[in-house]
Amino acid sequence: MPRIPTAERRDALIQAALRVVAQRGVTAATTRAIVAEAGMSLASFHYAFASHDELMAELIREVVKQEERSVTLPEPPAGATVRDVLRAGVQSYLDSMHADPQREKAMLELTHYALRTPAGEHLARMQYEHYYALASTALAAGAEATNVVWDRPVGEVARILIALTDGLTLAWLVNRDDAAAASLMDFAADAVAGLARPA
Amino acid sequence: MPRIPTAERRDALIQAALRVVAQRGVTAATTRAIVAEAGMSLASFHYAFASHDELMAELIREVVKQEERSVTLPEPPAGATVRDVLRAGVQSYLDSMHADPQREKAMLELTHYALRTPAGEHLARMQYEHYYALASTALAAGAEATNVVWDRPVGEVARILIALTDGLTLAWLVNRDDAAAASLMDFAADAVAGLARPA
DNA sequence: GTCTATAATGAGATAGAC
DNA sequence: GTCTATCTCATTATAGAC
Repeated sequence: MPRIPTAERRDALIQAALRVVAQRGVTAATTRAIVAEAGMSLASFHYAFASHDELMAELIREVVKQEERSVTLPEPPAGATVRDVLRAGVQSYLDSMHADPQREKAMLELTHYALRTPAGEHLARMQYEHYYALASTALAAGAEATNVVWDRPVGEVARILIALTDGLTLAWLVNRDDAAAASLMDFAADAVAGLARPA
Repeated sequence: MPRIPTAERRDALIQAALRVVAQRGVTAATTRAIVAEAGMSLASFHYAFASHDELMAELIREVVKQEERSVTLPEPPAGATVRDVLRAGVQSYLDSMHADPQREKAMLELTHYALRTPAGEHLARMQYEHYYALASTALAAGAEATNVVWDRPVGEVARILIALTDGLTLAWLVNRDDAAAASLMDFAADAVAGLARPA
């Protein structure tokens, strides 16, 4: 192995850890499994990280940052209602989960993992603060584009939307039932659209 | 240790395992931790169970059965609307989570654990079928008591309600924010009540 | 800086005495 | 049937050669 800056090595190990968690779950994400996935030696790991715990904490932080980038805000077509925009938004979320189901499973597992570790509760909270912030931005843009206003603080609507997508995610991961998911998404779009008033 | 029928021993180990998972998470639920919690020897474990995996599978089945018993259906007061009944129902669910947060955390962790194990996907699906069945019963009774009918099959409403409670559960476990939970429950009650029509 | 080799610990499972 | 003692293997972490 050539010499690699420590920062890059840390990043490579975090990405490898994320792949292991996605493919085989948190319990399988041992140090050895991670270095094997990264094609590194065990010692290289401990040169970059003091411990397995340190990497897991970094992994959760990293995963939140990645989520930030992956959110797309499609420009709504002219004449679209806020209900249409919401429906399209959750659909695009489901599509992304369809494309990589293991990834969303990994995100949820990492949240639960964080909730079990001493310093992790704070990390999980930060993770959700990011989700709420992203949803708030999207909801504000959606309202703006469709000429409506939310009847309560947008952050509150965001929490509702995130709770709905969490429920949708878990239901789909368990049942893999696209028809049931569509029914849930219809409900979610209707219900959240019900929180909007004409501007 | 006195001689205990194998069935009782299995049960005691399963209950011990559930306590360990609730208190310290699935990753901490090693065979040794479980027998320590149960006050048994390691050998007794393997007399009752062929393997650690077998116990975990049994644990998930057991946990579903327990959930069945824990659901209470309060008689709605005269004059209550279906919205009131729904609001009271999710409130009583949150209250039970308040009383034992670790328990709900454990349920979700076990679902994710099941989703990672080969035969477990089926167990997770059964777990959710139970949830849906319980919710369906409660929703049918609630509609009956308040003189309304659901505008779609009750099983579909049940899936919506379960998705909402899953989202609520995760949000509360992460944030421990009762005010936010109340806002979510208000939304859930309003939105689901919107699926009912006068009988 | 990177590797191989090797502690040191904890895991699941089993043997064999009683 | 139940226990103690042990086996075997996987794990985290480190030592020491290069």
